[in-house]
Amino acid sequence: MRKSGGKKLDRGVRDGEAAVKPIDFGPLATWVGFNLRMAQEASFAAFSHHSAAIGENPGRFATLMLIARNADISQTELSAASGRDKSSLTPVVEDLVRRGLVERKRVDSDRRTYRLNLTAAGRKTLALMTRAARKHERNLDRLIGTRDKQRFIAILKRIAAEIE
Amino acid sequence: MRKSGGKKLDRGVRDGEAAVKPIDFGPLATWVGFNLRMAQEASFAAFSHHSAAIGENPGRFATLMLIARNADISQTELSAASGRDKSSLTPVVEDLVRRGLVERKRVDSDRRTYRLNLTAAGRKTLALMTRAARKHERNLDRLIGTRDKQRFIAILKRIAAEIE
DNA sequence: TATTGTTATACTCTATAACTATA
DNA sequence: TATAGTTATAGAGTATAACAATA
Repeated sequence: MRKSGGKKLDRGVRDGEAAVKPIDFGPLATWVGFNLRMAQEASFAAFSHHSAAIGENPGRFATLMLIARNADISQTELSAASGRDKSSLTPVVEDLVRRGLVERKRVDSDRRTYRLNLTAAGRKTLALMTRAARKHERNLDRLIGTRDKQRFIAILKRIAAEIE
Repeated sequence: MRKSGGKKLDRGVRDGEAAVKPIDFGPLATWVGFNLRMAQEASFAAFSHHSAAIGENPGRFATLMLIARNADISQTELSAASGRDKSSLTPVVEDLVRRGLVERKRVDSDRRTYRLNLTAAGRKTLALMTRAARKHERNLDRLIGTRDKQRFIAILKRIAAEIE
């Protein structure tokens, strides 16, 4: 029940703050889907900010991690693992190779495929991003609370795996 | 410590299923940020599917709801409410007006601004989307469980509001 | 015939900066 | 000078379809 002003928009409530008409979000405010999206956007933006400090794009993080943990992975396997079409991965891998973070080798037994691996520079970048991610995780942990964390993640995993 | 096959990729494990090399997600698997993103993508894709059945775009839903619940809202207010730049909203509003879902009126007291409101068709579409959203929410509820739901949403709201 | 990866192309969503018309 | 909304433009991320090389 927020009220604060007179008949006009409540301007100048506090010094220097822009006037903001209180917005009614209706049922959105209590829906999981909407709040999931808001939380994800905020979390992503925060991690984006941390990544930018390293000169990296947050979208590259999962790709680097998947290549690091799955030596000799092919582009098709990588695209399946990240749930994107292989054609979407072409420019991403190309960018990582161009910047010397990922190495691509033709496979002799099947000359259509590549094997992807991190270079030393790629491992370095991944380490930096991992450190940023851990810091971000600690921030999230504070908001979630240790008591609820495991259950919170379990629910997220259920949603990712089972929502139809 | 998952192992399952011989020397080659385990192909043909079950009839007709594509061979999938088990992927190691490393620390991603246990991080909130990553699981938040996966859950949000899955939830959004599911709602997208429901919206498509109505011939609508899920991205329009929040916009319609905000206009419905905040009569005479201006485009600048709407852009602030949805956390996007006003220039991003121009094509969205234009599309809604063109399709007869939203009505735009010039304001006499300040002829720079518009007042946005839903038309009857807009209200109809919003009602259809709301019904789809409720169904989607019921699916999410099943995965979350009544016991944890309030706490789950509270955490999402905290992340959206406070993550830095 | 089927698969791997690339190319051509297109669509959505977003932003910044410069603009117009009003204030 | 400042604000509301538009336009021009660009970039990221995604997809489908057609293709060349290889299997």
